[in-house]
Amino acid sequence: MAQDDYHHGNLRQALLDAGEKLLETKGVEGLSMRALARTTGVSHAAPYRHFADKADLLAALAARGFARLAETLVAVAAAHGDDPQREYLVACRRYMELGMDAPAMYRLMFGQQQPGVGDQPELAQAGQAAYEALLGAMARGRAAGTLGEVDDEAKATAVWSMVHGVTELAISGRLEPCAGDRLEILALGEQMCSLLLSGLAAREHAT
Amino acid sequence: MAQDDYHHGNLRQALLDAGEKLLETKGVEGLSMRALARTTGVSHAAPYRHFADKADLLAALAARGFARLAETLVAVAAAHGDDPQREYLVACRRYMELGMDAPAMYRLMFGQQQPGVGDQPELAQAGQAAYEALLGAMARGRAAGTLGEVDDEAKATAVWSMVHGVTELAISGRLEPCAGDRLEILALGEQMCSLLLSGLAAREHAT
DNA sequence: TGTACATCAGTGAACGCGCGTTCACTGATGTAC
DNA sequence: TGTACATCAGTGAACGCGCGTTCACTGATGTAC
Repeated sequence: MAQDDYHHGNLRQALLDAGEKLLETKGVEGLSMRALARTTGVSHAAPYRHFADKADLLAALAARGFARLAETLVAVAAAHGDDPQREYLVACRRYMELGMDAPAMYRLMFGQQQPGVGDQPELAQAGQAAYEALLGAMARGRAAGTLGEVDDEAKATAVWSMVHGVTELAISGRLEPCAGDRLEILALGEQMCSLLLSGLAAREHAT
Repeated sequence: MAQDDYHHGNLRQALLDAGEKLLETKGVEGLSMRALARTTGVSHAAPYRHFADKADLLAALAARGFARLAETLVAVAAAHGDDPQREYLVACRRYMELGMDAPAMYRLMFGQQQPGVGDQPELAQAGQAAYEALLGAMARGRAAGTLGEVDDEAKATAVWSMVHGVTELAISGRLEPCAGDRLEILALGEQMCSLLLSGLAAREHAT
């Protein structure tokens, strides 16, 4: 990367790092170009050397989030690919942890409209990678007979919906009536995903 | 309500109406106290007669959203309470429709931290009403034997997670690869909820 | 029924603020000869 | 190896803007006598 080792020495990465931190400490509303420059110790015009505008910066941040998600899912597959049911449950857990550890980032990733083909190619690609990791897990589950016969795309959508919904509810504190601390919430989430697994395994589902 | 029929004749309601409209046309970022006053045809200080500050206004809007959700679920229960499986599927559909028809409102409702006990009592109460409507449906399902033996709270959480997740994904356009138009998305969502139903009905779920 | 008064919803000017973005600059780095 | 030059990352002043909120006011409404 040609623009990496200039004056500051990697300002682009430093800005993204600071951006993530700012996101979690101050929320999205607190993440301004000026605050970002301030916490990075750089003039407020400097970020414009690396990002066209604020939307571009936010997209780059979200892309980082998706890349991390994809990495996580791939790592789980590598560790438990031989046991699809276990892979499924561990992946659900990791997914929830990722969201709960960085809720503002998680919301940034899913809060915007999915990017179209032309704009934000980096973001679109990172999101696609995460989705493909998920699809892979579904295919392995089908091959092993753990995940029933519904087609992979539908299974992926169902699983994603469930784990996404649980994560969002956890983030907004709406699971607290049922589960107090982080561990309990994760266990509850796993139970939810497990309930869905029963549905996926069962052949005779309604409609 | 004493403050309803003053000079303007119901400015509070008019502001909330305009707020909902503004929310959907301009997004949350576009919903400012000043824009709100402007579109309502009133001076920018007038809203402060009816809402302490912006947070108060947003809470009142979200409360409206939850009230509408609760109403919807209650109406579905009234129409299909005798057939819990049908009630379940119709409720899921109505829930998704509500979110997809007013995505910015939906995000406002679930985007904030769940309000604590003291602050925003109106909002907390409206949210509680919606949740109780959901719990009621679960209890009827258990009574009828359609919804298995998992305890009602866990079932409610699972169902809520699924339908919430599907709705969020639909709103952000992430279901489009699988389902093009609104009707297809709703059908897909119903299929997801139905898959979960199989899991709830099955006794032998993992973990 | 008529007048005096209190209430209070809505006005408009004013406050201070932080924001996104531009632009002419400066100074460190790397390259050509 | 030494000098001249081009590149371009980062600076700092400046722009215009819309925002949330306050405050002294005004004028319509409703009430007491």
